[in-house]
Amino acid sequence: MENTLNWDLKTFINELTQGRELVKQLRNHLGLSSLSSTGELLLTKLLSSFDKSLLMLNWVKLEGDQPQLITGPTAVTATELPSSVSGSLRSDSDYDLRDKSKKRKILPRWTEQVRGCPRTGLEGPIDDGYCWRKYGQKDILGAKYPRGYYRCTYRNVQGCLAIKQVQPSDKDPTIFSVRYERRHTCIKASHLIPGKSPNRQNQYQTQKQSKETFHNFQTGFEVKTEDLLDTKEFISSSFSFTSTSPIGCLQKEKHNFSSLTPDNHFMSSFSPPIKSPTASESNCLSPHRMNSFGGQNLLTSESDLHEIILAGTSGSNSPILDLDYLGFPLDFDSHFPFDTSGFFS
DNA sequence: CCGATTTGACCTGT
DNA sequence: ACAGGTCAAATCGG
Repeated sequence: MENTLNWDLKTFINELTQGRELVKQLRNHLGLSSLSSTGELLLTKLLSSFDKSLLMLNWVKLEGDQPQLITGPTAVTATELPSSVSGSLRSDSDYDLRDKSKKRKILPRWTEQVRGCPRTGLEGPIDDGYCWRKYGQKDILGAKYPRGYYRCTYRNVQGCLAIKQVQPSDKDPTIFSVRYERRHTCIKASHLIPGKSPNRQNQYQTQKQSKETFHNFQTGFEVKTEDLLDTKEFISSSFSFTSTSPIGCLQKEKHNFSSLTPDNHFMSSFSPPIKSPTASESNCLSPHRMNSFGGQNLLTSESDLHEIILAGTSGSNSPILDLDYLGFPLDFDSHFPFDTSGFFS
């Protein structure tokens, strides 16, 4: 059964990969100079769609006991998963914390240490690419600062059950311990289509976000990613931003890791929130925000970073990691919540 | 007006 | 009983 599924998925991925390569070839064939901006945009979006689809499939099941994701911007270190979980990242639907008749199931959970910028302080550093809604705050015994509880804004709309807890460090309130639980299954469709008017909610969040992001980009930030299970493959990466440009022009500015297309933000749609806890703001992406560093957890060295930048700027204008870099795994977890709604519409 | 945040109350697990 | 987690009414703000 599972073998059949994997075979189908392999075929699926092969088709996607082939389609992606064909698009690249088409673009090379046509030549960038002969392409209108609309044509280039369409091709870029086409590439992005393939990449998105491929990236979504990047959850893997290891042969061994410890479930983890080998690579890909969706890489999440499934910390605190016991070996009894037989090598699978469970889907969110497997969990029902309110079902008292069952033992508490193990959630995909990981914790990160994130440093905000000094000026934002307790208000939190920059967003992490997701839309969070605060639903509670609690004083924690022995902790100097209260812990904030956030859930995905799209919880009701799309049933996305991702949550996070943000707690400032006792010693340095600009450093946050962010615990994430459950992966995002939400699709921010309106954000994936540049030019499409965001709904009211997104509008609100986008406006708010833009201001905050601008501020944060001005002040710079640093991210420290840690994993509870000491997964060494996820290094602590820091990015410095010194941009003073308006949000809409960020991609023109000089950044260490910049995105190249208007819809690059999709990366964060499928990557673990890895940059910040964002204490009190909603974190929706602006369609033109230079935002995503999805996949930074994957970097194992500075050269890797360069490789990714090159992958996004040379052979392809796609902002996404080159699939060669990703080293696509072809073994999948059948429990993976493969929600493709909104991607093939 | 509507969505986000705040915050006290309530629920749940230990 | 207590601490952590969640709910939901009140409040805020664009």
